[in-house]
Amino acid sequence: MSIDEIFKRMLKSKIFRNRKVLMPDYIPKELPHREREIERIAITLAPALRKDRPNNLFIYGLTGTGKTAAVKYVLSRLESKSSELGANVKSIYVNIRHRDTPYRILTDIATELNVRVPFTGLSTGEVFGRLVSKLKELNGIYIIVLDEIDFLIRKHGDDVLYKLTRINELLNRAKVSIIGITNSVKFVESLDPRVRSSLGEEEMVFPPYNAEQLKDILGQRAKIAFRENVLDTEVIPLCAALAAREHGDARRALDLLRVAGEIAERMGDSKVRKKHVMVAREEIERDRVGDVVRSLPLHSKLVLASILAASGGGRINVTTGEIYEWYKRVVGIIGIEKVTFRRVSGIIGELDMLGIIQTRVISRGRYGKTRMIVIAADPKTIFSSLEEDPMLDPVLDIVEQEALPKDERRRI
DNA sequence: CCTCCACAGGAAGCGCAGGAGT
DNA sequence: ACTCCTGCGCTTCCTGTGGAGG
Repeated sequence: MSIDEIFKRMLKSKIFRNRKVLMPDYIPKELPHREREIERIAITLAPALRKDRPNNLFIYGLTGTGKTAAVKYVLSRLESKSSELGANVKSIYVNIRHRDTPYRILTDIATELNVRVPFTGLSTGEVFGRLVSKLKELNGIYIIVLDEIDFLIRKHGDDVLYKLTRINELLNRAKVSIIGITNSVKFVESLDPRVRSSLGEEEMVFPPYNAEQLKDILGQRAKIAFRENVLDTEVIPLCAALAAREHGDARRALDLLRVAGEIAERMGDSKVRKKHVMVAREEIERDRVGDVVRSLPLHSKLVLASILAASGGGRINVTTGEIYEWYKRVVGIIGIEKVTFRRVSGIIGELDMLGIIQTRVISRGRYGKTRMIVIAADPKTIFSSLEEDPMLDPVLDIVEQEALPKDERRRI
């Protein structure tokens, strides 16, 4: 197929009418099953229209429960209403997962306010100072949304949050409200009580969607996204059911539907069918694992290779100690300095958080306390992603021997 | 009931790279 | 050219702990 043909095919898609509405950053005109939450956010933020500072708001809920969408939705309505009324309300949205240092967050906020700051070189205090002096000149209500704040707290503590929640004391006319969004409920406990109480002037919980609700969401978007009658009847229920199993994640459900459509299109099929969804599921997972593994630093890759070897390709559980033994051997083969046990333990923790492996702390009594480690992603995908790093060449042969003995084809 | 293993995981801090400001 | 800043991957040192075996 020539490039021109590919482009031509894409332009007159047989499947999609408007693929954009299935993208994760699309904010639909209506958010089914979030009416109550939207109402509460609106009630909380409404005082901004009277030029009063809205209470800070703290929102919890698992990924894909519509937190971000609901907040953005209310904010865009609020902003258009306020410009209608001549009130000065501005919102600033920062996603902390991608900008996870105090410095970057502050520069992002500053940039939104047209304060020019270099992306490195200054102290965080200096950036904060510039931010404050800019805000001092300004008038109006500023609503700062900090999405996925748990990423910040985990690595850098709540210092910035504390400063931000107290920023109003330094201002005269402008007023700042903060909306914090987090996926993990547990993290709230680790907050400084002062931050917690000021950030949580209002609190809300977004419950996960169930399969029925996911079906509604998918149905609503599918009407716009797909051409008529291209979806097999089972497709939406299947996407909904698969995502409901993974804690009711609407983003997951939409991804599945979109990728299934893309696959159907790629295969030249005129309809999206069940089998496309199943392929989509594997493809999404493979991409995710591949991206994560590829971007790992060298020693993390080596530890991962060691886990692969020690566990026989994920068939048996292994302990941190066993992995370290393997790791030392692997490092010896390539002839580089080894890192400490403590570091390897840390790396194992990081791999766990990334969902590549799963760990569980257990006690074997007399024989000590340790972590039991299982590979959580597809070992073959991990292996082939590791293969892309030429540094690992000398060790992967041995890893492969351990990981895939005798019968070559292995599926979970 | 107590011990003691094999680690977990917190705290502090170090050396380096990358970038500003002067 | 020099100083100062941050993030990162890492080391060092540390205290804490569930439960099998004595």
